[in-house]
Amino acid sequence: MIIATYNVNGVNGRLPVLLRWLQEKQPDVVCLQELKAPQEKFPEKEINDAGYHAVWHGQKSWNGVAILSRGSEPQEVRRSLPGNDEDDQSRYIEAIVDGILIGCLYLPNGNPSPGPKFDYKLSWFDRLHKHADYLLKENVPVVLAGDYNAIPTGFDVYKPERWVDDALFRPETRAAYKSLVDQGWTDALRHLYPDEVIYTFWDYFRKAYDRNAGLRIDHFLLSPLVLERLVAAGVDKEVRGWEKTSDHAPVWIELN
DNA sequence: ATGTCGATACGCTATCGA
Repeated sequence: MIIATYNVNGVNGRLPVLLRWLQEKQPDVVCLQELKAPQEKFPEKEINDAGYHAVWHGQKSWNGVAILSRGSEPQEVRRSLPGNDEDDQSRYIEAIVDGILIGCLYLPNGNPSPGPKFDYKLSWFDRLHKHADYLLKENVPVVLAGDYNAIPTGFDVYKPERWVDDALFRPETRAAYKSLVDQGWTDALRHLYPDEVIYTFWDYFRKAYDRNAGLRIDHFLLSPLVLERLVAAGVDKEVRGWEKTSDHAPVWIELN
């Protein structure tokens, strides 16, 4: 079983790339972020025609998350993160697929920092902590996948000294990511490849992909019952080199 | 400081967020 996460940066503008990748990869479950489409403009028909059921939470212009499944229909559990009824940004959706609870998240970018956007990021992280802790205590198989907008360590960015003041790498962000993992989660890619340089995002600016000037910000956090099924993981890096592509590449795990 | 995308609107050019 292959579960993937892909920040598409506009699901409609990215549709040809997304459909090509789905066809080639045939993942069983896909978490999408940055749909940049209102609820009614999600390309449901094209996704269905590609063989996938979908649940999604759209938003005009920005954000938006979805969970696709090739076999059974995803059973939606929630479409927002608990803890703030006034938060209307579409950044979290949760569904059960084949007995695994899938949380698809798009954590706030947080730039410029410091400032209100960074405060929002940290408060969102705090809500994620609480919800993730609740999920762990349920003792069910859980996958928290998505764009965390967090560079875990200096090893996960091509030139850490250039990112020290960025919201993706500030000490508060790294500390929030670490304390989340320390609840009892496993960062799947780092677990399987402790010594490899792994990137999932390359800026559109300055030929970042050609220079491999990347960041690792799209992550899979696994609960213990999923970890014991983990057999492989990777980044479909070549997709980042396609025409009209996203600035993120798809990331995946394989479970037995 | 720069650069490049996608989506949007008092829409063919500019702005915002990333």
